[in-house]
Amino acid sequence: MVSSDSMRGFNDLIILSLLDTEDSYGYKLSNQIKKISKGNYVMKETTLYSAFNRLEKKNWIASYKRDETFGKPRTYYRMTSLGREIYHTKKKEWQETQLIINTFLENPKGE
Amino acid sequence: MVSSDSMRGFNDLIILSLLDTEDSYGYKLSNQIKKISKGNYVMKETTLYSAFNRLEKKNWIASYKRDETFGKPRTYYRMTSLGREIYHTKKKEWQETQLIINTFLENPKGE
DNA sequence: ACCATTACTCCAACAGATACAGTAAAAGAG
DNA sequence: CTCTTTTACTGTATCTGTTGGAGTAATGGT
Repeated sequence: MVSSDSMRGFNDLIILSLLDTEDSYGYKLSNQIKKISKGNYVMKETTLYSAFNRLEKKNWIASYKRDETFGKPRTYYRMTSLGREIYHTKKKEWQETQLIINTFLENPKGE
Repeated sequence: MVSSDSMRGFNDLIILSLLDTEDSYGYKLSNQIKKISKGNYVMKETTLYSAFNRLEKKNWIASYKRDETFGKPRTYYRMTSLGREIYHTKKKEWQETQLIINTFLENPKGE
């Protein structure tokens, strides 16, 4: 299990990575995150839904309602084109973050 | 340049990694972080010094004053044995964090 | 004598995460 | 056909770590 402190900076990246594949909604994403991380990361519901609101305000994602033939009506989210750009930027930043932190761990003196 | 949002969860890890090599103090660590990250990450002074206080309260590090033969007197920090344990735990957690996030980026469906 | 660098401290504000509580429709179990 | 569980959320108050901005003061260099 990783702490939410470790993941904090990357919740947006995770959400965008999942919405890159297909439009989705809170409950489903929540379960996907659990499954994909093999139970090692659980994004709290309040974290997830507040992230949706935050990202929608920034216009990285957009919501729409869809009445299902079965199940409760859900609020779906899709990535916007701006969101797609941000997603690519954030992926690159993640690569850089890894490099930086690994440098500290492997070669603390920077030599 | 990486954003502080990305690094937020790992400031403690970075500080501990540097103190693992040798005792140090704020101003020096700050410059080391800049140098080691090749200018791609700058930890703000207020972030660094408040981290020192936080980690000292948790007993992960301990401070002592040392009068220098030259330069201003500084507050040095050393890692405690508890800090060393935490450091190892956090290193492992970092490895796990990398695995999890890379899974989302490489294989979003989790198949 | 003056300015840059070194080495900090303090405080108010902010953003994102969390705990905790609550709502309500739909599906499944007896 | 009722009861429980699952699905799908919302609201609010609080916490933690980071930030911006200001300020202090000793030391080193020109």
